Amino acid sequence: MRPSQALRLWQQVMLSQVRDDEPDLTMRQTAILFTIYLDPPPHTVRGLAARLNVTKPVITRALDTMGALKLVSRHRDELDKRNVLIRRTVEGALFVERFGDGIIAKAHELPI
Amino acid sequence: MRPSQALRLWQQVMLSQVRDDEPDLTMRQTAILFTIYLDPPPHTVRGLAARLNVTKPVITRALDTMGALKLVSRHRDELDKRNVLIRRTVEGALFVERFGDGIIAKAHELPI
DNA sequence: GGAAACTGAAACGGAACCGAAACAATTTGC
DNA sequence: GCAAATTGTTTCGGTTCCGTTTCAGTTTCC
Repeated sequence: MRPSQALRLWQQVMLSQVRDDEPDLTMRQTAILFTIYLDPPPHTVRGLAARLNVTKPVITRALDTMGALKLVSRHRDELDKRNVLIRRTVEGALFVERFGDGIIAKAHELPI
Repeated sequence: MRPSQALRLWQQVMLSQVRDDEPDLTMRQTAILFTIYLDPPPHTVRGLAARLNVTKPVITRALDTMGALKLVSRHRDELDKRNVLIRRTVEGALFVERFGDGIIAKAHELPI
């Protein structure tokens, strides 16, 4: 794949995200969501903040938003009750899966 | 490319965007920027709004923001002075080009 | 026990964004 | 010439996000 094709693919996926009437996730929210679903658990607020190089409140608020959308869920760590473990949800897994399928679909539509 | 690889690639590119300390573009701003640089000109506020299925003020505000970042520039259409023509800039072209190169670089780092 | 360290969340003020509506400037149609 | 239509911008009230700071709960280390 060449850069120009990659850019065209990126544009198409971005456009499909913007066009649909669901509220757009921010770049940070998307990065957090994908990290939760692609990197091996367990995921904590602190760990995500370090991975993304952002402050902890950024993670907390993004989890608030995505939790309301049922894309992730939070649970206290029973072994160390200071920790919050972020878990995947069925809805979130579906969202991410559809996103992946969307990328592939757009890739197939690309001009040569 | 399979969906899982596409998702991993998307995550890596998102992470690199979030990690660097430059201010993140929103999903909409990115879609607008890429459309300006990938679709053939001329580009107008109205045309971009229709292409992205958003209202005109969304375009105006995104152009304000990206104009301040020198990623795009605006000029009155001399033939029909109601129109504003959006033009590419050197900085914007570099930004988009680097973005494309970044995708390719991340793609090469992907696990098999 | 009790101080210190750590974790995630809440509070705060400021900035950016949103949709809808109102607006000024320009062109079109009669 | 002048009303109607078109274009991009601004304004309005409301929402969301931001970084910093502060806080409550928990664990660790003497």
